[in-house]
Amino acid sequence: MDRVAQGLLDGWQLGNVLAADCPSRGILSHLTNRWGTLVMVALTTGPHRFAELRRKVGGVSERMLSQTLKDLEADGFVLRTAHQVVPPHVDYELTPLGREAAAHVVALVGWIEGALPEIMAGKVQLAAE
Amino acid sequence: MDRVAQGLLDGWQLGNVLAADCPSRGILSHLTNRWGTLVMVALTTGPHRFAELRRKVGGVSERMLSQTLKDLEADGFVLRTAHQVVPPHVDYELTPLGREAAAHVVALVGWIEGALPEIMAGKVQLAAE
DNA sequence: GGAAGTACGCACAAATTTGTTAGTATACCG
DNA sequence: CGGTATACTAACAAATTTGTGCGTACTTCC
Repeated sequence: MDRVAQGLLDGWQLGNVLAADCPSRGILSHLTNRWGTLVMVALTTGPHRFAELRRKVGGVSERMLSQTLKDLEADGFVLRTAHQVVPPHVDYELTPLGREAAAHVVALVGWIEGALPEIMAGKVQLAAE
Repeated sequence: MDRVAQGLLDGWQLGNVLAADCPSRGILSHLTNRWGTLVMVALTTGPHRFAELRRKVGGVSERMLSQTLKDLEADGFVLRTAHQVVPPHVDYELTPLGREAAAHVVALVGWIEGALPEIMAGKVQLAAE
């Protein structure tokens, strides 16, 4: 946990995200909506082309992928490079800012995967009650 | 970043979340949907009652809050304690597992708030192009 | 020569999420 | 005695997200 996160816990600027009209809400939603998170994770391993990303992230439609990438690009997390050739060739990669964001996202996702056995075990407990 | 997250980056179990049918997807969505994230953040400061939580998390409706809490409870992140009195009195708090999850969520949210100036600055850059 | 691949945008439909309203039993406050 | 608060749920409506073709302008592979 970094200084800012600690500050959050201490109450510093706490009202921020919890306030309905804070701009963080928008950024947060791009990073945490159905595909944003997965795309960030996928991009941590380096630049990817559109179709490559689509294959890697199981279940995204082309439409959702392009929309997600557009949002992440607008937030400055993803850099889009279009080589002017035909057929089209476009590369997507994380910006330095994007790599910072991705680190946190990956940490969360990684923790979930690691804790999955424990979480699932807890679920059967709850169900048995 | 913990060992599991690093393993993720190294490709260990990488197909997991990116696979459409991985159970992590469900857990992830509870932690990263519109209200789940905010509720986790709000609960890091200790136990809260329903109405208290509703006031703290700007914009949640009662329906969404109770649904969100139910999901988080089912995942084993939140403990619900109902005191059998009337009028009702119910307390919600993070479980140990929930505190681990919340730490990652808070780290992400905290980073966003801290990086907000930089993110917004980047946006005007992009818009000017 | 036909099929498939590329990186999307558009229009429309379906699915999912979210909000709104009303209702519960009772206690406390003025 | 009337209003407010508590912690919800069910029913229904609205909004938002997501998916599904279809088209593009060309190239490479078979």
